[in-house]
Amino acid sequence: MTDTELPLPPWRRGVQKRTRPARPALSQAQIVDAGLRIVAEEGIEAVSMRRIAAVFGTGASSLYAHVANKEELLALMFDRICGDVVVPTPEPARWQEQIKEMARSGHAVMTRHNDIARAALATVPSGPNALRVSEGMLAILLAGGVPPEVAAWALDRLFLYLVADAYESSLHAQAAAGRGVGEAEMSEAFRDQLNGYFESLPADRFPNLRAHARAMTSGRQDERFEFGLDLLIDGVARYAA
Amino acid sequence: MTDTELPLPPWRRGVQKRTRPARPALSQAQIVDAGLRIVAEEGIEAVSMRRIAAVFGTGASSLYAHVANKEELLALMFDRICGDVVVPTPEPARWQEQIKEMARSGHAVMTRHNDIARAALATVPSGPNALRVSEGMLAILLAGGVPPEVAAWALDRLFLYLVADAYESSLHAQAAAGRGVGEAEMSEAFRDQLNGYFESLPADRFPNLRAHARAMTSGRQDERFEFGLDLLIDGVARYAA
DNA sequence: TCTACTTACGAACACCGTTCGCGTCAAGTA
DNA sequence: TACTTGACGCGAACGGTGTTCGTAAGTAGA
Repeated sequence: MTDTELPLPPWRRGVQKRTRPARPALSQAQIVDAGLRIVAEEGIEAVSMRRIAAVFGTGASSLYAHVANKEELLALMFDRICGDVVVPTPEPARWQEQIKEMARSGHAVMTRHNDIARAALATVPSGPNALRVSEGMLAILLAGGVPPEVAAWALDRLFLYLVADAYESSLHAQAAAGRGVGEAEMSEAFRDQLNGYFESLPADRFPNLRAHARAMTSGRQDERFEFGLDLLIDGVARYAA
Repeated sequence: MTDTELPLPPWRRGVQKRTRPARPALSQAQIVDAGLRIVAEEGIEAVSMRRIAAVFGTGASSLYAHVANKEELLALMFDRICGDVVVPTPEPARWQEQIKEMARSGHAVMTRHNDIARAALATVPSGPNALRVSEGMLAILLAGGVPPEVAAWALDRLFLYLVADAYESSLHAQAAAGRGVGEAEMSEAFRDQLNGYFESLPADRFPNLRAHARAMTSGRQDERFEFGLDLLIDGVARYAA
């Protein structure tokens, strides 16, 4: 939650500070909070300037004094939740586990906020909190003996994987909620449906999908996430000193 | 491009076929083509029902006779381009290289169609062509001696990685095009900018990002894709017989 | 020729992001 | 204390979006 002044990324113009605030009824922080509440409750699609403004009983145009545009607002929202990611101090001996912990923490933070991950896919995360997370992961990788060039790229790939899976997960969760059903039962029902579909495929053209329908649909989302995480980190570990 | 009748996935209602077509001026195939042309030229954001209908000199409502809604249309568009992915016949000895070839082919197909990957992130790919790709990849993995449970999950993770990276790549390409600049020069300019930003960070809080700014921003997008692909497939290979 | 049925499509509904211009009100100055 | 200034608040409007509905139109079969 530490976000003392950092230099603004040069490709984001931000909103020029007024010299004197007239009436501080609205603030950027409040707007970001309201946006996060909406995204958590109704999903990223429900986040609109009008919807947020309605929370404060005003019109959409009032927000543009505190936020350049919607894209920047989404970036601010994403950076805010990055503040919730736990960043441990590096312990070289267990760097792999630490990286996994951070990945899980980041994943959890994102899924807790519904499908906000989509906002992260559309941006280069460069806010203060996102940088804190990047710095932390990089430190762990380097402490583990991973060469800097490899660590930098691994960071990039891990982030991509993290965000993509979080987004996919949130879509599944949303589909469940849309049917007014808990996620566990939902994935159960959907699994059966998908399973039946695979097994109904013509055997001549889809022998393998048919034969291994069970395997294709097995496992929970978080188990699959962990599986992919293992693949990536095992791969990175091969480069470690 | 083979798409003889498959059973419709049970969770997609589709549009119920009329018994007799009156005047076949419009067809689903034409609509999908028009959508693909627009997405390739102007990006997924530009794809709207009205925009597609305008190609045929009609209104948006005319499309709903051939397509259930926009979501289905996007899914159909994605499946169409899956038909362009090259699916080799398995050669067990070089299964890793074959998987990479398919991944590269899929990645190329998606980036060639701009940011259509976003449509794939929002759906479980289940069209005939997507299934053909899945079947092909699964066949290669199994031929390479990867256990079915691992192969099925690896397929899932590879697909996620593929699509996510293609989406990210397209966004970068789009940012370049938006500035009326070739992608190569753009990434060059952006790299310098990002590099400068990392180096301008306060050294006390971001020592590693600062010290390794060069590594953080090095490499082309396709090189990073390849790097992540290697990580994943090396990981999978550890499970192979 | 008449009827039944399916498609085409304009209009409308309820949204969206963003801009513009006007009214308001707090702070600085005389 | 009175006046001036200027940033903020915000209603209205612009040009979009996905989707639905009712109706017009046109073809196939009787």
